[in-house]
Amino acid sequence: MKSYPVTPNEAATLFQHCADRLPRAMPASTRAVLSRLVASVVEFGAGDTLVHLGSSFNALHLVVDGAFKSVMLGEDGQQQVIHFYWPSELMALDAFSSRTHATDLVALETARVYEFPFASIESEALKDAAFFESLLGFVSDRLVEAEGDQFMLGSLQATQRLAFFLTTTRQAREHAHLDAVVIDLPMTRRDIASYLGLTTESVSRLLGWMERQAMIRVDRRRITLLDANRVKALLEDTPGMSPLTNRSAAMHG
Amino acid sequence: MKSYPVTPNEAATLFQHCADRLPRAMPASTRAVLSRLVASVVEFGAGDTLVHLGSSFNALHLVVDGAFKSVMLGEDGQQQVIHFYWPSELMALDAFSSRTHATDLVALETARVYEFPFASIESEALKDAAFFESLLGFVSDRLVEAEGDQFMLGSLQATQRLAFFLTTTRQAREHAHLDAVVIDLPMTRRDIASYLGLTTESVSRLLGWMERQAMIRVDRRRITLLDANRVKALLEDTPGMSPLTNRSAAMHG
DNA sequence: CGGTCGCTTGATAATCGTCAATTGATGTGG
DNA sequence: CCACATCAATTGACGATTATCAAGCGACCG
Repeated sequence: MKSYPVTPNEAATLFQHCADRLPRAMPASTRAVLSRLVASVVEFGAGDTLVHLGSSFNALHLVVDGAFKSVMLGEDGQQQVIHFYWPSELMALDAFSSRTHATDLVALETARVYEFPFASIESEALKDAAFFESLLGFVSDRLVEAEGDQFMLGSLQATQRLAFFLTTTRQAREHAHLDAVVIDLPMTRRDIASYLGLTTESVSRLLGWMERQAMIRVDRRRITLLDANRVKALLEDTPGMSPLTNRSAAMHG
Repeated sequence: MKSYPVTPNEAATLFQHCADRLPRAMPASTRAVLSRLVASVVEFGAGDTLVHLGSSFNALHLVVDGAFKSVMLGEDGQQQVIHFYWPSELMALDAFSSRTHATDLVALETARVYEFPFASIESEALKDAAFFESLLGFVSDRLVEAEGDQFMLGSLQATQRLAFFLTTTRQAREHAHLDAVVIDLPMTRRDIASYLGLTTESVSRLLGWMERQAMIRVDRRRITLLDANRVKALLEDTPGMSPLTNRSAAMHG
């Protein structure tokens, strides 16, 4: 992990680049304001970790390239993947909190982020009402996402959970202007399983089943969405017999 | 559901009462500032709903008396309880979000809330840095809670989930200055089960098991925490054989 | 007093996890 | 450059956890 402070000569191009990467949901003028607050650029190798105990973070992080996972560590050594971050998403929105908690941010592949110190963020927000509203909106958006994950974990079956993952991943990649059909996943099956509250074996079997249904193609970490609508439709279906039940291939007629 | 705008003559006492109810985490001066933004008092009967489609909410809601649940509705008619709100908690922190989503707030019993219009909240936050930080902190705190729920749903077994519920409920009631030993639950088993991603039957059996372990006493909706430490300890344990497995009573010696 | 609803308890079954073995990819040291 | 180790992923057989189905009981309400 290497951190580079922003130098005066690169500032102009960097700000422009940053403004382009900020979420579209933000008005252009506000993106311009935020861009000028970039204090440093940080580069990560796969597996590099940004630890985040209590509120030791002191900056927001915009993903520019690559992807991250946030991981919560249980008392017992259990790990739970909470969220995957794609380019143009902001990380550490939960670090405004005063209460202690433990989530790490781990780069899933070579990655680069821009850092915005909380101090400049806050002083700017006090001056600029539109910026302030955007900021509040981002934290609130992230909360809505987390509540959506709660719904997924509490109410959906394994098949639907994987459909949820594929669908939200597709959307995230669209927002990031990445290919939303041919998806080279940056995370392992284990990461996906942890996020979905399943095991790697279940994820593997469900991917195989979806491939047999001709909804997707699976080639190691490359997933091709052959019929994204049918994948999404799995979410609304009343689930029939679980694809994890063996006897699927036993029938022939 | 009845809504009363704040009238000039009651204002003084109401502001004081409100300041007392705001979370301790907030500095006293900030609580005083926020108190003056109360625009109305709303009273709910059990089952009354505050619907919350898209960002149609236009106010934060402080629970003064009673309790609420927030419920997310799936495409399919599925319901998932996302969170329980106790007195001195703020509701609708996710309504700053621009994106559409569907969570309802439902009163679990007779309840009363104070309303703070977003407009006054935001204009005040722009003037007062401490207030601004508190506000951001609340949304962020709520996000940390939601991530904790994700951990619970994704990584914990049924017994541990119920222990989690009892433990966090105890803490919430302490913050609300309610009895943290003898707990009269305002929600049904079905609500608890939905929140924990289980069925009512499982919740019922697990409560019975904990009672047989002399950790709690159960009398309909009244739960007495006989040994809160042992309940909490369930969270750190490597779970042995599930209490939901029948043959527990078969042993004697 | 009858009906509904919340809760409990038991018997059975489905989903998904565990255990185990195999393959292929990646990386390392000789 | 190849043997070797390691790890990710897949697949199969089996089993545990928890859901489902069913019945009964008590509380509350009209």
